[in-house]
Order: sequence, then C-alpha cells, then structure tokens
Amino acid sequence: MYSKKSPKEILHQYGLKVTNARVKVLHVLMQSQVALSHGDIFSRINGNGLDKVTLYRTLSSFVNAGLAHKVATEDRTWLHALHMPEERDEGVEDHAHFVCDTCERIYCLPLVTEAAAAVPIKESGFQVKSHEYRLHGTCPECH
Amino acid sequence: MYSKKSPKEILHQYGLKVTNARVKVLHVLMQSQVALSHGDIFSRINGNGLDKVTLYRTLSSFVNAGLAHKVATEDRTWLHALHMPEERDEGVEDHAHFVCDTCERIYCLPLVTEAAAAVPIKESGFQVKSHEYRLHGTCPECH
DNA sequence: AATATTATTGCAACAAAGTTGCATTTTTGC
DNA sequence: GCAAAAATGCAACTTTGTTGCAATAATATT
Repeated sequence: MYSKKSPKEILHQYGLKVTNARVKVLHVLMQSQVALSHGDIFSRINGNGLDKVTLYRTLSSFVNAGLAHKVATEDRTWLHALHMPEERDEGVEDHAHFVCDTCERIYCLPLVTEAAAAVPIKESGFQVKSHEYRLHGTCPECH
Repeated sequence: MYSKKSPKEILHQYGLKVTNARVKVLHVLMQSQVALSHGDIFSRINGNGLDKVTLYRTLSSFVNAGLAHKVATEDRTWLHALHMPEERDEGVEDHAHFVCDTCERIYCLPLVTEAAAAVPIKESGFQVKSHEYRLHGTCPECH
C-alpha cells in the first residue's frame, strides 16, 4: 500500500533527518493497517532498545511533518497512523476513523470529501477547516 | 433550550438518584452551550465543596445513564455535554462536534442523519453503530 | 573524508488526568 | 422513620505523557 518508497526516502521527502528511531517507527507504521498506540509501537520495536521518550518525540515529529496523524481514543491515549498515500500526495485534511467496539482497533478509512462537505452547519458562523469522521461499530475481523 | 424540566426531574427520568452533586453538575451542564471539562465544571461548582472524585463519578453516571456524552480532546481530556433534547427523546446516536482551533471550545451540533449515513464505507465488512463527526475551524465567537 | 553545526537521543525526575479502596454519609422504597 | 443500597470524600495510586540537560548522531560544508 505504501508502494515502492523506503522509510528513508519518505523521511527525506518530509524533511526529517534519517535516524534509527525514525526508520524503525516508520517501518512499523507502514506495516500496520490500523492506528497504533505508543505501547503497540514500543513493544514491536524493543528489543532494539528505544527510549519511550524518543518514541513520543518521534511520533510527534511525524505529526508535525505531516507524515502521520493521531487519533484520541476512548481511554485517553493517542493512536498514530500514517496518512493515506492519496492524502500524502494531495494534502487532504479529512479523516474517517472506524473504531471497532469489539477489538478496539481503529482503522483509518479514506473519506470522500463531498460527504464531509455535506454536513450541515446550519448554525452559520462556523468556519470549518478540517474534518474527522468517527464511526463506531464492528470491524470485519470481529464478525 | 433544555426547556421546562428541572434537574431533579431529569435525574428521575434517567433513573439516577437525586443527590446534591448531581443536581449541581447537571445544572452547570444545562447552562452551557459547549462541552465542559472536569476542570470547567469543578471550578464552577466549588465553593460548594465537591470532591474531584465525586465529580468524575457523577459525570460517569451521566454518561452511563445516557443523559450526557463525552468527547476526547486534543490534550487527552474529556469534555462532557448533555445530549441534545431531540436526542434525549429519540435515542439518536449521531454526534457532530465542532472544535474551535482558536478558543478551543467544543460545540455539540445537531447532525442530520442522512449526511452521516452517506459516508462511504466502501470497504465492506464494517458494521456502523454510531457516528461522531468532528469538525475543526473557527467558531462564531472567534471571527 | 574530517569537521562544525544542529538536531536527536537517553535518562531521570516530574506533571496531569483519572482511578481504586474503603469507611462514612445520603437516598429511597417500604 | 428504617433498612438496604448507592453515593460521597479522602488518601494513595496508576497511567500517560512531558521537561531539562548532557551525551550522541546526522548532515552540509569544506
């Protein structure tokens, strides 16, 4: 899905210095279809000795650079996921997240912009700059 | 907006015991157009000596009873707001929240269900049970 | 290829938000 | 009014994430 580009190339493209930590974290994120918590990523990487603070800062740098985004969960943690490839190319700001109430995975879904724009802000005076559509239910794994 | 019913009546209606804490918290929520944090509510009530834990538990009881709902914020706290009156009557599960990027207030907006339903879950296998549409931008107070 | 500059890392200590256990008090159905 | 059940207050605790700072690593330049 993230096609031919290597973590290193992607980091370059986003103006991030190429470090061990970043390559590893990016690699983990690239392999996941779902948004991951700090703990998810941490446990997939250690062994390779990476400080928890470094991981926080790495994720933060990804978000700042526009490479990833984060989603607040029900249990006051953050999940991180890379932007969809088409988002990365086009700078789209819309997001749809599907929260599975059974397994608690959060999937990032492509969101068609017309649907987002159709939402009625009848109360005028609100200027919308970005969207997040969040769906709850049961994911394919949990049927 | 919450019309004629008193906090006491509403608590009864939702099967919650009528206590000082609940009446005070409900009163505060009824007077607010925006979702409030624990801190917001706490500071509007003390003077009247209410323990922080009691407030957490009170809010929790409101959510469990279906009287209020909560929204996770960008800084990993919860905001609480009563359901819209029409939601309280009809058991609608959709939500739209407008997050003002300037003043950080979160408004609960009525969300028209057709718009929500129109979101494309082309990836089938996802069973949607509830929605939250989250909009970011600038609110009328901040223009 | 070595170096200077600048950003990143690791560690320890810290902060904030929310939770748990338990004894005491309050509600409420009878 | 009384008994049973639930809510409250307090203190200690957990979890998640942050800050300061010295040591280390990455990159542009020579």
